[in-house]
Amino acid sequence: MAVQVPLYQAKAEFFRMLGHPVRIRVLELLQAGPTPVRDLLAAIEIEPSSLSQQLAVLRRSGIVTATRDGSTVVYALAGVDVAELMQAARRILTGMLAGQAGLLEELREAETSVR
Amino acid sequence: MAVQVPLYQAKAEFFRMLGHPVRIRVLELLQAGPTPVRDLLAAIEIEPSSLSQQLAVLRRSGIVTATRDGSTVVYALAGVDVAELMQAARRILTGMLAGQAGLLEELREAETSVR
DNA sequence: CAAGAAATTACATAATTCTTCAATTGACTA
DNA sequence: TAGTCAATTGAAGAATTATGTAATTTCTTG
Repeated sequence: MAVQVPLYQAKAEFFRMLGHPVRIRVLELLQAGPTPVRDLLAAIEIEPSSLSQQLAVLRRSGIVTATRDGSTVVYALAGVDVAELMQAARRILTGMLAGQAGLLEELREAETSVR
Repeated sequence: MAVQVPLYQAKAEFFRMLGHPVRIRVLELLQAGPTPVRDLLAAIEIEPSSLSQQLAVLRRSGIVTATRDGSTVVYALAGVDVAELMQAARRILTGMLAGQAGLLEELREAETSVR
């Protein structure tokens, strides 16, 4: 029944789903708990329709759920612990940026020593 | 000097960089240690030039390094621990897939009970 | 019911990213 | 040096994704 998708492809799709600044911010905001669209909109400066588009991407991927409460819609993480992932990403990023800073320094030294 | 990029945008770029099956496979292969392009090419079924394109993406992002050794080029992780990240991703993915399986089951039940 | 707010959808356009083929570079060897 | 293998680069077209405007849907309230 289940269409067999190679794990590396599922992973790639998952990471691609994360690959947008607005989607990242939404996931970070949702870590504080279920949040109505109105609040997301207030926290992220963006057109309502653009936010909806990005929320739709998150919804389709299954990482968040949306429930209607009267005239507002509340989003929440779909019982998933995103914190760990974001931590890992931050660690790697800072490591990489440090590496690049080191490289920059090397380049600067090279420049000053050559000219 | 350093152009200030919001963290959430850096994260988004980082995840986008991961969002391709070939790039995921390369990173997974490199976890076993530095690997010549030839071996990557043997492990991943793909045109050499396509692999090069994806390797270039990884290089530009700074997550891998390439060093030439004679006529072969060897790639390696740029001193970064990717394992942790992949683990986190796998955990979340399995959680999400389990959730979707649960949903599928619900749908099936609903279907059989309605018709 | 009419008007208005909250959120989503439709759709067109712009921008990115993928893929493939041809050309190129660097290194080795007959 | 000519030829060849390994790998990369360039560039064009296809495909996917993002963005903004307008139209819709769903609910609430006078």
